Amino acid sequence: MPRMSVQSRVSRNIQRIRREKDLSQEEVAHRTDIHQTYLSGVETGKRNPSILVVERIAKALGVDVSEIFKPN
Amino acid sequence: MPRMSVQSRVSRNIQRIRREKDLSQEEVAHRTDIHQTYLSGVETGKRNPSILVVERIAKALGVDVSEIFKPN
DNA sequence: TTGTGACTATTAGTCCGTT
DNA sequence: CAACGGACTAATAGTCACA
Repeated sequence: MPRMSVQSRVSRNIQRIRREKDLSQEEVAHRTDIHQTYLSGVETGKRNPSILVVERIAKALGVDVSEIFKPN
Repeated sequence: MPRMSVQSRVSRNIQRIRREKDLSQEEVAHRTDIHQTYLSGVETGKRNPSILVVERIAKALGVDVSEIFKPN
Protein backbone atom coordinates (compact mmCIF):
# COMPACT_ATOMS: atom_id res chain seq x y z
CA MET A 1 0.00 0.00 0.00
CA PRO A 2 2.34 2.71 -1.15
CA ARG A 3 2.11 6.46 -0.82
CA MET A 4 -1.23 6.64 0.81
CA SER A 5 -2.23 10.11 1.81
CA VAL A 6 -1.62 11.03 5.41
CA GLN A 7 -5.33 11.61 5.88
CA SER A 8 -6.40 8.10 4.97
CA ARG A 9 -3.52 6.72 6.97
CA VAL A 10 -4.52 8.64 10.07
CA SER A 11 -8.20 7.91 9.64
CA ARG A 12 -7.67 4.18 9.23
CA ASN A 13 -5.35 3.90 12.18
CA ILE A 14 -7.60 5.85 14.49
CA GLN A 15 -10.66 3.84 13.54
CA ARG A 16 -8.81 0.54 13.80
CA ILE A 17 -7.35 1.30 17.23
CA ARG A 18 -10.61 2.68 18.54
CA ARG A 19 -12.44 -0.47 17.52
CA GLU A 20 -9.73 -2.70 18.94
CA LYS A 21 -10.24 -0.99 22.27
CA ASP A 22 -14.00 -1.26 21.91
CA LEU A 23 -14.60 2.44 22.26
CA SER A 24 -17.36 4.46 20.65
CA GLN A 25 -16.70 7.77 18.94
CA GLU A 26 -18.75 9.34 21.67
CA GLU A 27 -16.53 7.90 24.36
CA VAL A 28 -13.43 9.20 22.60
CA ALA A 29 -15.21 12.50 22.07
CA HIS A 30 -15.79 12.73 25.80
CA ARG A 31 -12.19 11.85 26.68
CA THR A 32 -10.68 14.25 24.19
CA ASP A 33 -13.27 16.97 24.47
CA ILE A 34 -13.58 16.90 20.70
CA HIS A 35 -17.01 16.60 19.16
CA GLN A 36 -18.23 13.27 17.87
CA THR A 37 -19.11 14.81 14.53
CA TYR A 38 -15.58 16.05 14.11
CA LEU A 39 -14.09 12.71 15.06
CA SER A 40 -16.36 11.15 12.50
CA GLY A 41 -14.97 13.54 9.91
CA VAL A 42 -11.42 12.61 10.88
CA GLU A 43 -12.15 8.87 10.73
CA THR A 44 -13.69 9.23 7.30
CA GLY A 45 -10.69 11.18 6.01
CA LYS A 46 -12.63 14.35 5.36
CA ARG A 47 -10.89 16.52 7.95
CA ASN A 48 -7.35 17.80 8.20
CA PRO A 49 -6.71 17.89 11.94
CA SER A 50 -3.86 19.71 13.66
CA ILE A 51 -1.13 17.70 15.33
CA LEU A 52 -2.38 18.74 18.77
CA VAL A 53 -5.77 17.24 18.01
CA VAL A 54 -4.16 14.01 16.82
CA GLU A 55 -2.15 13.95 20.03
CA ARG A 56 -5.30 14.24 22.13
CA ILE A 57 -6.92 11.41 20.19
CA ALA A 58 -3.84 9.23 20.58
CA LYS A 59 -3.85 9.83 24.31
CA ALA A 60 -7.53 8.95 24.57
CA LEU A 61 -6.82 5.73 22.70
CA GLY A 62 -3.88 4.93 24.96
CA VAL A 63 -1.27 4.82 22.21
CA ASP A 64 1.73 6.88 21.23
CA VAL A 65 1.12 9.49 18.51
CA SER A 66 3.51 7.70 16.20
CA GLU A 67 1.07 4.77 16.07
CA ILE A 68 -1.44 7.01 14.35
CA PHE A 69 0.97 7.75 11.50
CA LYS A 70 2.19 4.22 10.82
CA PRO A 71 1.71 3.10 7.22
CA ASN A 72 -0.97 0.50 6.66
CA MET B 1 12.71 11.31 27.02
CA PRO B 2 9.19 10.39 27.95
CA ARG B 3 5.89 12.02 27.09
CA MET B 4 7.27 14.90 25.15
CA SER B 5 4.64 17.05 23.54
CA VAL B 6 3.92 16.33 19.93
CA GLN B 7 4.97 19.84 18.98
CA SER B 8 8.50 19.53 20.34
CA ARG B 9 8.75 16.08 18.90
CA VAL B 10 7.74 17.25 15.44
CA SER B 11 9.89 20.36 15.58
CA ARG B 12 12.98 18.48 16.69
CA ASN B 13 12.59 15.76 14.09
CA ILE B 14 12.04 18.20 11.26
CA GLN B 15 15.02 20.29 12.22
CA ARG B 16 17.24 17.26 12.71
CA ILE B 17 16.33 15.67 9.39
CA ARG B 18 16.61 18.95 7.53
CA ARG B 19 20.12 19.48 8.90
CA GLU B 20 21.12 15.90 8.17
CA LYS B 21 20.18 16.52 4.56
CA ASP B 22 21.99 19.84 4.59
CA LEU B 23 18.98 21.83 3.56
CA SER B 24 18.15 25.40 4.51
CA GLN B 25 14.69 26.44 5.63
CA GLU B 26 14.47 28.43 2.44
CA GLU B 27 15.17 25.37 0.31
CA VAL B 28 12.47 23.42 2.11
CA ALA B 29 10.20 26.44 1.84
CA HIS B 30 10.68 26.39 -1.91
CA ARG B 31 10.03 22.66 -2.21
CA THR B 32 6.93 22.72 -0.03
CA ASP B 33 5.63 26.07 -1.12
CA ILE B 34 5.42 27.01 2.54
CA HIS B 35 7.06 30.22 3.66
CA GLN B 36 10.37 30.14 5.45
CA THR B 37 8.91 32.09 8.33
CA TYR B 38 6.19 29.52 8.78
CA LEU B 39 8.68 26.66 8.73
CA SER B 40 10.69 28.51 11.31
CA GLY B 41 7.59 28.69 13.49
CA VAL B 42 7.07 24.94 13.13
CA GLU B 43 10.71 24.15 13.92
CA THR B 44 10.59 26.29 17.02
CA GLY B 45 7.40 24.66 18.21
CA LYS B 46 5.32 27.79 18.02
CA ARG B 47 2.94 26.59 15.33
CA ASN B 48 0.41 23.79 15.48
CA PRO B 49 0.47 22.58 11.89
CA SER B 50 -2.15 20.37 10.28
CA ILE B 51 -1.25 16.86 9.19
CA LEU B 52 -1.31 17.92 5.55
CA VAL B 53 1.34 20.55 6.23
CA VAL B 54 3.48 17.99 8.02
CA GLU B 55 3.05 15.64 5.09
CA ARG B 56 4.32 18.26 2.65
CA ILE B 57 7.35 18.90 4.84
CA ALA B 58 8.07 15.18 5.13
CA LYS B 59 7.91 14.81 1.37
CA ALA B 60 10.30 17.71 0.88
CA LEU B 61 12.70 16.10 3.32
CA GLY B 62 12.44 12.77 1.54
CA VAL B 63 11.15 10.81 4.52
CA ASP B 64 7.93 9.10 5.45
CA VAL B 65 5.53 11.13 7.62
CA SER B 66 5.90 8.63 10.43
CA GLU B 67 9.54 9.68 10.79
CA ILE B 68 8.40 13.12 11.85
CA PHE B 69 6.41 11.70 14.76
CA LYS B 70 9.00 9.30 16.13
CA PRO B 71 9.86 9.84 19.78
CA ASN B 72 13.28 11.32 20.45
C1' DT C 1 20.24 31.84 7.45
C1' DT C 2 16.72 31.76 10.98
C1' DG C 3 13.37 33.94 14.17
C1' DT C 4 9.54 37.35 15.63
C1' DG C 5 5.28 40.02 15.73
C1' DA C 6 1.52 41.42 13.54
C1' DC C 7 -1.68 40.86 10.31
C1' DT C 8 -5.70 38.80 6.96
C1' DA C 9 -7.68 34.84 4.57
C1' DT C 10 -8.80 30.38 5.06
C1' DT C 11 -9.81 26.30 7.49
C1' DA C 12 -10.27 23.79 11.77
C1' DG C 13 -13.42 22.66 15.04
C1' DT C 14 -18.33 23.40 17.37
C1' DC C 15 -23.03 22.66 17.69
C1' DC C 16 -27.53 21.98 15.94
C1' DG C 17 -30.48 18.58 13.88
C1' DT C 18 -31.31 14.62 10.83
C1' DT C 19 -30.31 10.08 8.44
C1' DC D 1 -23.59 4.35 17.13
C1' DA D 2 -21.83 6.72 13.12
C1' DA D 3 -22.22 9.94 9.21
C1' DC D 4 -23.91 14.11 6.91
C1' DG D 5 -25.17 19.02 6.39
C1' DG D 6 -25.45 23.87 7.49
C1' DA D 7 -24.27 27.74 10.09
C1' DC D 8 -21.32 29.45 13.08
C1' DT D 9 -16.69 30.89 15.87
C1' DA D 10 -11.95 29.89 17.08
C1' DA D 11 -7.70 28.70 15.36
C1' DT D 12 -4.40 27.84 11.71
C1' DA D 13 -2.44 28.91 7.09
C1' DG D 14 0.04 31.92 4.92
C1' DT D 15 2.34 36.69 4.15
C1' DC D 16 5.32 40.59 5.22
C1' DA D 17 8.85 43.89 7.11
C1' DC D 18 12.29 43.37 9.91
C1' DA D 19 15.81 41.83 13.55
